[in-house]
Amino acid sequence: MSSENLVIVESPAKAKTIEKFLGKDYLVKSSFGHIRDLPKKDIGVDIEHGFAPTYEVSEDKKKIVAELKSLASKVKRVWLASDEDREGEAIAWHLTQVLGLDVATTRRIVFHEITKNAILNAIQAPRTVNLNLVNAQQARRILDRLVGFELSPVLWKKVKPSLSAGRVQSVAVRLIVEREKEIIRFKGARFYKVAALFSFIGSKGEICKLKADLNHKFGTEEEARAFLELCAKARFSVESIEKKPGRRSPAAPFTTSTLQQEASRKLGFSVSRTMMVAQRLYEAGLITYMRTDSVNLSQDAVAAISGVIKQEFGNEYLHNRQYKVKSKGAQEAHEAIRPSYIDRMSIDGSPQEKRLYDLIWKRAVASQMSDAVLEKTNIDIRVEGSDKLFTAKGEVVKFDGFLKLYSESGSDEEKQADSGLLPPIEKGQELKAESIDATERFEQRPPRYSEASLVKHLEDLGIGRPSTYAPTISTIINRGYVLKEDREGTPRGYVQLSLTKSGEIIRKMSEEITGAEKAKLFPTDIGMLVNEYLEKHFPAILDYNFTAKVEKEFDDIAEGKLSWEKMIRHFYEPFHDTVEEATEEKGSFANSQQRLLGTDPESGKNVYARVGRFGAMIQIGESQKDGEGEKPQYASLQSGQLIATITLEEALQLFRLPRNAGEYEGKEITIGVGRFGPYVRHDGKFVSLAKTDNPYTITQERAIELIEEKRKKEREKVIHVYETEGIQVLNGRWGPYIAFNGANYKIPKGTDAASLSVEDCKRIIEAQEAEGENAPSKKAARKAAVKSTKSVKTVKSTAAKKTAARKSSVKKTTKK
DNA sequence: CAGTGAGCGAGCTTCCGCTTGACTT
Repeated sequence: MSSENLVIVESPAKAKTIEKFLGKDYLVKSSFGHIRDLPKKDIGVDIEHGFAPTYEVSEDKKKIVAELKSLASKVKRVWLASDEDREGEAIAWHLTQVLGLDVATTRRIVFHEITKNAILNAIQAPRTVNLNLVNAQQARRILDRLVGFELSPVLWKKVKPSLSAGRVQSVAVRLIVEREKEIIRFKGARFYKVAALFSFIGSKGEICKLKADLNHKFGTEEEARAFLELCAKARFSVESIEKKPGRRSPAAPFTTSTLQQEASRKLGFSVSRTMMVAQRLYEAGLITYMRTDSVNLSQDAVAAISGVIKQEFGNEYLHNRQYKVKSKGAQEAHEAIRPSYIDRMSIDGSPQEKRLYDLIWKRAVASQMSDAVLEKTNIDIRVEGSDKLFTAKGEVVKFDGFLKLYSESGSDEEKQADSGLLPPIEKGQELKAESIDATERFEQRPPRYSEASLVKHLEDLGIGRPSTYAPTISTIINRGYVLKEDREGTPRGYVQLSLTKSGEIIRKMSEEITGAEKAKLFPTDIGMLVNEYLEKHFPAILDYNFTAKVEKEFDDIAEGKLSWEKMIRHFYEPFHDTVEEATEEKGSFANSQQRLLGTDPESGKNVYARVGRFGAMIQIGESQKDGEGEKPQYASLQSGQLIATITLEEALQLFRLPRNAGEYEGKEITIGVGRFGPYVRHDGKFVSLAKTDNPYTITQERAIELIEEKRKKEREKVIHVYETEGIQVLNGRWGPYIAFNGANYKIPKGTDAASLSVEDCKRIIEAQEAEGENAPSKKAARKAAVKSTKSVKTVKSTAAKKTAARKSSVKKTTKK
C-alpha cells in the first residue's frame, strides 16, 4: 500500500477527478452516497427510549463498506470529504461509526466546487465532523420515518392496502388535487376582444399597415356589435406615441430544478429523462454535478466563460454577475450545473446528450453576458365617438446582449404574442381601418401541472431535494394517486364579428379545440380520496408550510440551539395522538365517501359514485346489509372519468355496456369497453374499435367490418412458414420480420419479404446473431430462456452477458 | 385482458435522501 491517505467522497465520478488533483499520496474512494440507514421493514426508532434510531448497512452497500474498512485500516490518515450539507455531514459521521474512526480527530474536509484550488485549499483546512449538523440530519430522517411509517398503515386500514403517505409525496399529490378542484370549479367567463388592421400612406407614399388591439373587452355580442357599428362610421387617428426603454437580463445558470423545467419546455424531456441524460454527461466528465440547488459558478468557470464571450461575441457582450439562490432551504453543496470545460462548445454523444449539453452550455455562458436593451413602443389610436382606444405595441431590440445566445422560454401559461418593429408614424396621423374583428374568447382555466412545473412548485415551497424530485413523481404515479396523460381536447364554438372595408358586419361561427393536454399530471379517484382523508385527519402534515416549519427547527438543531430529541418529541406526541384517533374511527373511509349522482329513471333507485375494491365505480341501489333487499348493480368508471365530475347521464351510460350488437355467422357480437379501450367480441376473439367508432352506437355492419378487417390482417400476417427449420416470415406492426426460436429478427431494408427463402432467412438470423448482443432479438431470446428454465444461474449468466452488450450498444447509439 | 363489488384472516405493503448500477423499453 503506497498511499498514506484515504479520501472518501460520495460520488465515484468525483473520486476520479479529485484523485488527479491530489496525486499519488492520496487514494480517493467513493461511498456511493449513504452507507447506512434505518431498517427497511421495521420502523427502527425506539420511541420509548428517546427515539433512538437503529442503523443498518444495507445489502447493496456491504461490499463497499467492507472495502473502505479494509483500506481505512491500512492508511495513515482518512479524510472524510462528503458533500458540505446536512446529508453529507451525516455520511461522514456514519463512516466514522462503521469504519471505527475517532469522531473527535478524524479529518473532515469540504469543498463546493471540484477545482484543483478548491481541493488543495480544503486539504489545508480540515475540521472535524459537526455533530450538531449530524443531529439535524438524524432528526430529519427520524421525522420522515415516523410520518411515513405511522401514516401509511392508517391508509391501509381506512382506504386501501399498499398505499403510502409522507411529508413530500402527500403534499405533491395535494397540489395536483387542489389544482384539479380549481379546474372543476372554474367557470370561464366569455368576452369579446377586438383587433384591428389599420393602414395609412407613409412619408414615401408607400402603404403601411398597423395591427392594434382594443384596450377593452366586451361582455356580450350586442356590445361588441354596437362598437363595430360605431367603428363603421368612425375616423381613426394616432392619439399618442410612447417610447419606453427596456432591459432584459439573463437567467441564472441551471440548478436541478431549472434544468428540468427548461429541458421539459425546450426539449420535451420528462424529469427523469433529463436526470438520466445529465448523469451520463456528468460521468463522461462533461458537466458538473447535476443534483444541485446552487446557482453559483466557480471563479475558474467565470473566468473561462468570460474568455469565451470576449472571443466569440466581443467585449460589449460580457457582463459578469453573481447569482443568489432564492429557493427555500437550499444547501448549496455544489456549483450550479455547467459544462466542465467551457471551451467545449459541442460534444460527441447521443442526440439527447448533445441537446442537453448545448442547453447547459448556452445557459451558463449567457448568464455572464450583457443585458438585452430594448425599446418598447405603444401607439394609441383614438376612435372618433368612443372613449376606447386601440393600441399597437412594438418591441425593438436595440442591443441583443445575451439574447444572441439564449432566451429562456416563457412559462407554460403565458406565451407572449409576437410583436416587432412598428412603421414610422406621426401623432395625429389619420388611419383607415382595413378590417376590425370582434372575436369571442374564453377565460383560461388554471393549467394542469406538468412534471417540471410540479417540481418548480415543490421547490418554491422548499419541499423535496434535487435528488428526490424525479423519484417523488414516480412514487405518486406508482401508488396510483396521479396519472401522466395526454387528453384530447373538445371542440368549442365561438362567434366572430368582422367589420369589412365596405362597412358591413359579418357574423361567423367557428370551432376550435380546447382543453387538449400533453403529458400532464391528473389526479386519480384514489389520489383525491386519499388527499381528502389526509386533509381531514392530518392537516398539519399536509400544510404547505409544514416542511418549512420543521426545516427551521432542523436549522436550530444544526446551530446547537435545540436538542433533536426534544424537537422530535414535541412533534411526535400530538401527531401520534391524531394517528390513534384516526385508527379508532369505525368503518372504511372509501365507503363513506360516496357521491350521490341522482336517481335512475328506470328503477327509481339512487345512483352513487364511489371507490370500491377494484377502483372507482357506479352503484345503482343501496349497499345491502345481511343479504337483505336487492343486490345493487355495479359498473366501473372508464379512464378519464372521475368520481368528482361524472354526471348521472354518463354514469347510466356505463351500464349499457357490454351490449349485444346482433349476430354474425351464428355467433353473438358483443360490444364492451376493456382495459385497452372499446372492443368488439365475437367467437371468443377481440377486435379494438377505431378511434372514430362509438361503442354505444356502433352498428352490426360496422362491427362485422372490423371483424373481417382483423381476419384479413391475420391472414396476411404469415408470409412464409418453414416448418422443419422452425422459421416464420411474418407481418408485424412495423412491417415484415423473421421469427425463429422465440426471437424476432428484422429484415434488411430493401429486401422483399415475400422472396425470402429458408437459406436467406438463416443467413439473416446468423448475421444478426453475430452482429452482436445489442440486436433487439436478444431480449426476446433472453425472455424465452428465462421462461424455459427456472435455474437462477442461467438467468444470471445471460444477465451478465447483457451488461457487456449494453456498454457496446450505448456506444453505438451515441455514434448515430 | 375484456370483469368483478360477501367476509374472514394471514401476510404483505410504507417514509425521504444520498449514490450507482442492473434492469427494462
